[in-house]
Amino acid sequence: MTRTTEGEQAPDDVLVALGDPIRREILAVLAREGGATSTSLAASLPITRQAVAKHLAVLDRAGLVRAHRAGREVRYEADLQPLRRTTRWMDTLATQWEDRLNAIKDLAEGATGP
Amino acid sequence: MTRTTEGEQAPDDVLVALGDPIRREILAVLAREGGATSTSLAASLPITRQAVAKHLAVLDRAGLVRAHRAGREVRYEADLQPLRRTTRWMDTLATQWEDRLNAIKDLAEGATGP
DNA sequence: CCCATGCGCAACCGATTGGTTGCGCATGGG
DNA sequence: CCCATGCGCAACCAATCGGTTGCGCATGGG
Repeated sequence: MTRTTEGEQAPDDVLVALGDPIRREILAVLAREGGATSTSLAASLPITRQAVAKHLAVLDRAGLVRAHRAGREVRYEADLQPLRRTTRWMDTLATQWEDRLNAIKDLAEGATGP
Repeated sequence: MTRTTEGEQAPDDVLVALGDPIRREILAVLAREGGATSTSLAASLPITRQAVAKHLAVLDRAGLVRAHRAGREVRYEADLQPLRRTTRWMDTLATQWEDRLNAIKDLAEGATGP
């Protein structure tokens, strides 16, 4: 463990993947439609199929989508599990840090007198 | 509203800021120590003061730190409020998307017979 | 007072990112 | 069967990122 995360390792890939608005839009479409191909996604986005494919690769590395080959199509579906993990990680971290900051503030008040 | 976020706008800057491990480390130090300067941070990190300053600028744009000038030092403190907002945003989004995916799955099961 | 300390700005650098075009290959429907 | 469709790979491009070095300015403690 790294002392700053207390057992939960930071989900870099998910944060990076979610940092791009077009990747969030792709995830949104995948959730709304229940799945899509790079070609169909490119049709409703302002970028080419190849660019979409690269974004899908990023989302795949983050575990946020999974690809299923169906004939000559490759259908992508959203997997929200890493998102849930990241939410919990972030919540835990925020709480730890807040606790620490509150402890410091209490110490400061005690030192200068209430 | 953008239809995908339902009133909560996506905190791009926070996600991007949190996507970098060294920026998380800086936040961790700030929370642990209650504050620090770019110089003191650089002392405990494998990068130069100027590099730290750039990271602090990113964190500042995300609202995750605030700078206070004290004499010739500039002290940075962590502000976890945007982190909390982002956590809630992410949680809401995950729930919406999960609901949508479950609805789709239910429809599929209904169509092919239970 | 004056100099060490701390900061900001700017230029520069290599690597990565986000996008494009172009091409070749597989595959399944008319 | 064969060709339109869908995908993957590769090269290329500009812009951004993360980092460095170098310099100049303010400031406050000995």
